[in-house]
Amino acid sequence: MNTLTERRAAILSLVVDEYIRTAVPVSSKFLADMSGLSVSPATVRNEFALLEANGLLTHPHTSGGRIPTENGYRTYVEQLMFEEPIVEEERITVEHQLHQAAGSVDELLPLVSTILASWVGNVAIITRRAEQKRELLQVQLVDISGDTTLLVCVLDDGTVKKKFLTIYPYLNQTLLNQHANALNELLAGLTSLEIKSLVKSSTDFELLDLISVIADLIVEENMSENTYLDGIEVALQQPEFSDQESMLEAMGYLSIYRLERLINSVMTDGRDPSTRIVIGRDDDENISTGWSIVASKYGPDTNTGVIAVVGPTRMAYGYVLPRVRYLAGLITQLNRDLSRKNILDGSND
Amino acid sequence: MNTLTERRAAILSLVVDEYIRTAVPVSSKFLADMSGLSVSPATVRNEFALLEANGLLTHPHTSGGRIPTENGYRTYVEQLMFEEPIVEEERITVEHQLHQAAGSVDELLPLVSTILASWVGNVAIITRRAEQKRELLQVQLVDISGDTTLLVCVLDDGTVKKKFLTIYPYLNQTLLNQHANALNELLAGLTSLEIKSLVKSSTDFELLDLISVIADLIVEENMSENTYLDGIEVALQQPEFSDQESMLEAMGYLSIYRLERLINSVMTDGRDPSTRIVIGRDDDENISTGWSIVASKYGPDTNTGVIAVVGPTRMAYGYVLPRVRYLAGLITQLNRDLSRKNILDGSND
DNA sequence: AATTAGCACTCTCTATCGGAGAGTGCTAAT
DNA sequence: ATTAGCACTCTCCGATAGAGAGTGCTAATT
Repeated sequence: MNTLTERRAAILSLVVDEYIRTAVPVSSKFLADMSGLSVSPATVRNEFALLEANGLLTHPHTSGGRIPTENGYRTYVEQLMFEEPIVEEERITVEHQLHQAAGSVDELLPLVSTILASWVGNVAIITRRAEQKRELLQVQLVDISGDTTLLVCVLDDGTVKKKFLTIYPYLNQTLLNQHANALNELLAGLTSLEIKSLVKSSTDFELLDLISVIADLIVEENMSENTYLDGIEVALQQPEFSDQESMLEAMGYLSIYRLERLINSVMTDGRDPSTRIVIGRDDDENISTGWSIVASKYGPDTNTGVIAVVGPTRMAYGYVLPRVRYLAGLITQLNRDLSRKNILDGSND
Repeated sequence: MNTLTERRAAILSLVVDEYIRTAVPVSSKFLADMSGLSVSPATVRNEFALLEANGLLTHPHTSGGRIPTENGYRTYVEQLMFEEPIVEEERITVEHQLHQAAGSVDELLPLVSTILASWVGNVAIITRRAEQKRELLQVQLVDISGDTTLLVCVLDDGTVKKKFLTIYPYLNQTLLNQHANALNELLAGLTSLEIKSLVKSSTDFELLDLISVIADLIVEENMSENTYLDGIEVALQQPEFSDQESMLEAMGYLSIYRLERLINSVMTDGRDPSTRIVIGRDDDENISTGWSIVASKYGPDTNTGVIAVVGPTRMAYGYVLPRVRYLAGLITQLNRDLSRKNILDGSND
């Protein structure tokens, strides 16, 4: 219908920028005065009317300024947005924080989610797809009390899994150690699948039950173990949530379970960009009106997942997107470093 | 000064009950009309004045009704409160929910915290045994990659703690095992304090640094592992938190880290009741004005901790207390059962 | 001596009003 | 195509007023 002329696009962009910044509807006078458009408020109003006819702007009250519609945000993000570059200082701060605790993915991801949340002032969430390939490094059996034994498995990415067992007849710690040693001889370096086929192929091991338990334990998925969420408190400070009702609703919406599913579905829906922005109620996705997601996949293949920011549609996309993308890359790189060390295992520096 | 006559006590009790129920200041007319006191509002007002002189009641505005002071709540709890009995139906519901997922303490405690929170409509928190007392059962050193070694410590309550280390020069798994064996000889059965004093008293151990790291690791606070919190959302629905500011403040106050310390300190402060109620700013405790705690210890000895409800001083103490106490007992009992009949749930049967 | 009726007083709550200010939409002039 | 001008709408804010609730005090009653 009406094309988006250059000036009209500039006006839309300015409205979005300003509304994101202040959360206050933007008036024609403000744009005419403050921006480099050098046109009168009346001209801006004419453009407003056209943008509104195209469904990109709206106004809450007759005499209030304009705010973007969800489609306005989408157009802005796709065509107009300026991506705020990450300055050297930010980069240094982040990498400094990260190098403190870059022992394993377990420690890395929660830290990154915290960093991202406080960086962008919104909820940050990181999901993680457990590897099928993980190898068992070491098994341990510990006598906790007379009839409870703890099985501990250390995997090659540094993950530790445990499970309480009751073993009859009672085995003291010395015997448990012997069994553990035997198990280590047999299983060290194997994946869950390999262990399972071992169980199937032969029936003459003494500790067959236990070996089977170990195979299951290695691949056991513990949801909250693999998803990291942070920043709810800072996100709720947004003026969008200034009354109790909307705040409680937001808290319900920000449940880690729901978001985890949401994020994963957004990033595995046929299209395959490494980065996506989903704004407001999107018919293709289960996103609620008023909420947006900026998400990016990270890698490499061996250890993938999604890092995302969730917040109100009035989100500083141009600020958030590069930072999400940057952290996704950083995770990928650190993961790669970690797994390279594993490959070079034995040959130290 | 003025003694608490029977009628005066009854009036205090009624005010507290009613204010807890409705969150609205209670008027003299209401008490005269609705309760079985059979006195006139004027008489009630006279009693109000005396209760106020004694510091048990106050009124926010000249022409508002009365509300209890913190001391009023304390008197109520200590002397006047009616403990709402748990009806059979509640008991059945709870025990039904619990028997579903009573695999181990790890699974039991989060479930109980969720049940308690939704039962009383406030934040529920469960902590596990004060860490100072825990004994180290076994140490393990695992070679993860060329320059990363994983230290794993198993404690006597089944907790597993881990830490990534970088050890120079490189030690292969065989050497690591030797070291781990030596460490186990030396440290098994000791608490963190004992290990620390060991470090201080002698300087001739080979692995002194490592031993020190272990001592720290044992007492390292890792909240999400040992503390279970639930019900923030339901607690924030209270009218006390009807504006954004007080809500955010409450969220900050309800940080799991702070509450964990608070709960533990409340229950280990010399006095030694199994159950305590702390109301509002208590000079002996670090509790904030406006907040209360109903806490109870659970057991048995081998696996102790505290279960508590945290909420605004306007809390239904008579309802909460028996339920906290009941769940504490239930945990104790289930712990006892668990340590008795754990089943090796391998895939055989 | 304890209780109560009566009454003036205080304070909150709500609704209403009016004016200032901001912003718009439309029309006519440039 | 742009803009000046202007009437109109709507919000925001403060002032005002009245209703309602509850109190404190005094004097009367039991």
